[in-house]
Amino acid sequence: MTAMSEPADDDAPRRRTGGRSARVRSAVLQATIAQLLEVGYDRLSVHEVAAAAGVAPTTVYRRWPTRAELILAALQELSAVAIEVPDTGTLEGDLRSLIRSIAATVGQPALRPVQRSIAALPDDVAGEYRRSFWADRLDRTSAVVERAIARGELPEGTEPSHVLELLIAPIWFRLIISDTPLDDDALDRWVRAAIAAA
Amino acid sequence: MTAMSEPADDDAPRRRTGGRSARVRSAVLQATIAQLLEVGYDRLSVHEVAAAAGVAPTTVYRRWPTRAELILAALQELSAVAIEVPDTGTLEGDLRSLIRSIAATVGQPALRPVQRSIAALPDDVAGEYRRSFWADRLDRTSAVVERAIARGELPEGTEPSHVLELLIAPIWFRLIISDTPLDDDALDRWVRAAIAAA
DNA sequence: TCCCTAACGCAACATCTGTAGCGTACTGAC
DNA sequence: GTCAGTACGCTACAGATGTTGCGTTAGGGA
Repeated sequence: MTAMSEPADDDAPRRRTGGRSARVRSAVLQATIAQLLEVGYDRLSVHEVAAAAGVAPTTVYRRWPTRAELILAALQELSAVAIEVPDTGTLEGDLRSLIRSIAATVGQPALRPVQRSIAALPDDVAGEYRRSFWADRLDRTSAVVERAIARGELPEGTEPSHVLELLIAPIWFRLIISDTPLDDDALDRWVRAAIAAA
Repeated sequence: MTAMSEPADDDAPRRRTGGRSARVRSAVLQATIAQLLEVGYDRLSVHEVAAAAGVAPTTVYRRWPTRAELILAALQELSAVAIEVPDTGTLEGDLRSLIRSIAATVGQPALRPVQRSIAALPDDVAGEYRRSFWADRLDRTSAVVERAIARGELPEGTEPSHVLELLIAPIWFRLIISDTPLDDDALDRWVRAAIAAA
């Protein structure tokens, strides 16, 4: 997290981000995701990832010194997908639509190993990423709550992130912590709970 | 998860659970916890655990073939602690007391590596444990909600586990998923939310 | 106390993981 | 096109991880 994009040192090496390097990076991260999906965090082998990417193991180790850093990079790549914010005209409609689309994508059992990997990464490696990712996610969906406030469905001064956090938390609790399947009744209940809380 | 404690086979080996075996088991699991707290999931070395426990590495491998199984066993040992259920006379008082004591114990930063380990364990190893653990946890604290129903604070037919799940989920979301610190304002908000939802 | 054998220790080994040095290829600026 | 130097491939290797076989210790029933 360096604040400046241009280092102060004038003898700084000129990094190469295009061409071969870009192809290597892409291939390795893609192979990492594939391995994660297949065998999970602790059975992931850097050598096998390198082989699958058609790259020498040493190359992988040089760019991502630890497995945690490699996995983090792969996950960052994967989580860069956009999220669409619904606009149904009512808060309940919006939240219901939102939670269902989240549950549909994130609830897929095949993704569980990947999600567990994010949770497993130590704080000093992934802490900053997790915080900024969720701050961004909650911020991007805050429009739903802000429109509800404008419509008078929610009192002035309601904090959007609080509402959305309450909506989303139970999903992840079930997926990662309590290892319990999601059901539509629960989703609706959490929508009503988030509204009632605000 | 064999249903019977006594195998049907009459030539079944008579397991030895006491004496030396018990000491070895205890020492190894204790050393595992210590390692988990110190270096976390993926840097945990079975050889070092064995050394710390004063035991041969092969002994550890024989009893717990994979690191995941070893860690699971250690966590089961650790999570066997009892939870005290408050009784303040009001639902809000009870939930506030409950969430504060949970946050105080589980919120300690030093425990984060251990918690991440639970989350990291693959479903086929720890799934059954996680489900039964949380079913039990929610069941043990359900008295709080049942008393509130009896007092007329909550409508008849309210499902205790739903209320408690909603209360607890945000804690774990912050600790494991969004990596955000807990604050007292948030705890109070979640108490009110859980009540409002029911 | 005796005896059977489960559970452990030890040594030797096969495999996997990560590092270091050096030569080569490709990038990107001129 | 030219060229400096970054990023990669390759080989060799050090160390960690996990397995196998066999001898030894000690638990627990008789």
